Amino acid sequence: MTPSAAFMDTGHDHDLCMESALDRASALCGERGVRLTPLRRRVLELVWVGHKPLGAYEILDTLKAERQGAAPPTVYRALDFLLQHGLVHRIESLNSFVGCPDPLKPHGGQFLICRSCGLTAELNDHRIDQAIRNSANKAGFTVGRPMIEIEGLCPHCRDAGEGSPG
Amino acid sequence: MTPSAAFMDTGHDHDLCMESALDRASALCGERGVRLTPLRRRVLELVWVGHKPLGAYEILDTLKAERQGAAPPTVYRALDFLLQHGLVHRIESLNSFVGCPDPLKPHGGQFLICRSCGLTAELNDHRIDQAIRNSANKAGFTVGRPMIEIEGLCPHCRDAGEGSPG
DNA sequence: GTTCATAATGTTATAATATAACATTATAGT
DNA sequence: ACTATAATGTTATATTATAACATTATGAAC
Repeated sequence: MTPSAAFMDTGHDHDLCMESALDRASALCGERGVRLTPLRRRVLELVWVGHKPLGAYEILDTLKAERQGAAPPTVYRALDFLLQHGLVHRIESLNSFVGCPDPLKPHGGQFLICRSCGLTAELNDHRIDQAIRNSANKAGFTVGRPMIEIEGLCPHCRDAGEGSPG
Repeated sequence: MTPSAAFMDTGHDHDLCMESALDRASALCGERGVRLTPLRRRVLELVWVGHKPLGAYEILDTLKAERQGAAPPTVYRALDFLLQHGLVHRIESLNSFVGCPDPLKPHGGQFLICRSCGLTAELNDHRIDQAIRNSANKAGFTVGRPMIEIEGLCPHCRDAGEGSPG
């Protein structure tokens, strides 16, 4: 799987996808000398259960069934760690979290978010980034983290005619 | 003031800026046959007090001093109306609201947000939009509203050396 | 392997943001 | 004035996130 493989059609082996994400996380933490504890690893796993952003309290619900006394700080602290190391992204428009397929270099995210099924794909298009930097620089603005969240319809939902259900 | 006049330096007449925003709002509502009630107008005014996004509860605090019994729904309903008509934007990364200088045609926002002073400018760069659409289309994704929130440093704070205070 | 400093997690409480549900009042059209 | 609808008032609560302090686990030094 390439990081930019958006909206995988047939043949997306998600078990493999998730396993490799966890392996990458483990390696990255090893290199950085930080600890991917069982709790952090489990939270990362839960985030990677799908390519659909998960809310902190959804994660918490699952954790509660597994550890006695799991509480909001349990999950928020794990998420903070994962965010810091680029292992997950926060989707601001959904107050939710999604796994990052390419945690090595820090980047603001470029996300395609399906309004119908919730499936979310991360882009990393240098030309979008470039267009943003050009425009920002013209305004004298120094770009830190560009955050791009594009609401719309994924190919499957579009083909299924999921215009604006209701 | 042009809509894309980001980070106005000297000579930004904000009273005029705000007044003209309110006039545009009034005209727009008139054309659309919807009512810019005193409450809605007041909330819009408060949002336009500065070019810095305002939280709903900040607005509420001010309203409370002016109307007895102002409560969260008071401000959220006014904001919903203003959002629907493109008169304000929601800044997702700040859970805050900012006036839209160009409410006529609906658009996802492109925002430059200064991490130091909070000043926020709206872009409307067609090339950013185009780059996004190109990239999204390649993934088979139908773009709805692109949301772009760029955290960084405005010219003033950059020149004042506000790197990462602390 | 004990001691110590630090990191991680547990635990309780609460802050900040947002909406639901129903009552009342204002407005526009008749 | 009457009525339908829109807008606002009011109370309660849901959702998301953090503060503050206690406890436990881990790794480094000895």
